[in-house]
Amino acid sequence: MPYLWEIPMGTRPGMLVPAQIYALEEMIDAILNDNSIEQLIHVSMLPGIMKAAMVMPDVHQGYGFPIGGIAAMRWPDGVISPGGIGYDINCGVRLLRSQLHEKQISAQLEELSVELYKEVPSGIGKGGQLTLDREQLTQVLKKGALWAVENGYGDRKDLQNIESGGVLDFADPQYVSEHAFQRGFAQLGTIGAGNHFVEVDRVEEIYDEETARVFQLQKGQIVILIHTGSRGLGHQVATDYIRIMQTAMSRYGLKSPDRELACVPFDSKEGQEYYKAMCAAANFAWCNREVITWEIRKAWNKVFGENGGKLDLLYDVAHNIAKIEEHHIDSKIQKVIVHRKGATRAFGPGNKEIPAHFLQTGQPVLIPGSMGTNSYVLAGTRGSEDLTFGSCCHGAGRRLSRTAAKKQVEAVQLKKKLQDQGIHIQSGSFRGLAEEAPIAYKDVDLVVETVQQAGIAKKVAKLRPLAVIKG
DNA sequence: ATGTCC
Repeated sequence: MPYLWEIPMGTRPGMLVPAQIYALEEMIDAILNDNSIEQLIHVSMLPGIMKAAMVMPDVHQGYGFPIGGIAAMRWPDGVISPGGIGYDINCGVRLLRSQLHEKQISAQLEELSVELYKEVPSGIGKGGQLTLDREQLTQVLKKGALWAVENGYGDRKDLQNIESGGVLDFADPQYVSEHAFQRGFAQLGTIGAGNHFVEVDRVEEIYDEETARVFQLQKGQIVILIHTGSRGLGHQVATDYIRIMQTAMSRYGLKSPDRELACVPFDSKEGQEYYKAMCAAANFAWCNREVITWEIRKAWNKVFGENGGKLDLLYDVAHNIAKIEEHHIDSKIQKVIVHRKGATRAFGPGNKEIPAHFLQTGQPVLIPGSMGTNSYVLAGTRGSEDLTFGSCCHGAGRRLSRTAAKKQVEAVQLKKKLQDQGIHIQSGSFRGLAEEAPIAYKDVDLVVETVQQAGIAKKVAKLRPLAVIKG
């Protein structure tokens, strides 16, 4: 079955590389239904882009650049574009592995959801359990997840199971605006709203026994999935630098086909300042997911006490970020600025950037489904390094806009329907529920099937939701 | 995604 479609370079004036769409044929109609392929063609025109502009099967329209998009620019003179990273800098996913089986928690599942909802603050604009002062937030921006560990809100063992160790050293808080600081002081340890969640899952199916053994996953086991990012702080960094680049780009002789797709050369003053601020926001997000993990462990211990065992971190991935990486291009190793917007790094066996204990299997790749549908644990492959700059999909991918979803979905009925399927929903907003209804998303099973067939990731386990905590 | 418009 075909899974890769290419729009040749000459199709439109200004294209510097071909545009590639990874999707099974039955997904194509939905993909052509919004503006995402037009946006992909715009990306193929960005100065310094290498090989191809790519989208994953979960692609949908985003701000300037499609969500589910990947673009690698020549280092150091190719462009960096905040639209290619997204407003939620280092939005990402982490998976905590419990030592309990579903039958050991089923009687207390509702109690657990309530405790998780109490312990992990959620909702738009909501503050958290900690309020940082300026010096503390500056340290969070520099140190990422390590700050949580050093201050009693994390576990040192977690650090080796976070992409990039949970910190980007290029971060420099002096390029994060006062406004962004103000939005960040009270938001550490909060999940936010939209599609962000904490989810209790059961391991439903194992596809690859050997990899599952290394990942320490088995059928029936309870795991917890966390999906959130850098909250208002990262959003403000993106807003600030999109505005700066919109006026700066003409000074570098750059013209964009879309005002939303602002960019500047990576090695320019504005490019360097944005990158340092982006790394700081990414560090905030990794610290945020570490503090949320601490909150979840508190709730877990409260409910299960001594019988609860430990919640270990399998892995933490970023899916809205730019990374400086080396890749094989035109049969030589070249340094590139890889933009992943709604795309997950999926490095394969033997890659030196992943933890040693995953060297034989490839890194864990975490793919959340929509609310009430399955999620997946995949493993990265060498195929992704050959084809997609070591990247794959990030989730189900929106099919309907938030507005369209609200028109079609009645939240009270939706909640009841999910309850009937055995899924507890703990949410502060009915409107948010309607926007995140499964009908608003593509079929995650098809998304995962595509990346598996394309050889850019392989299936390890399927997860089924039992309880969802969201804003 | 987001104090969903300074």
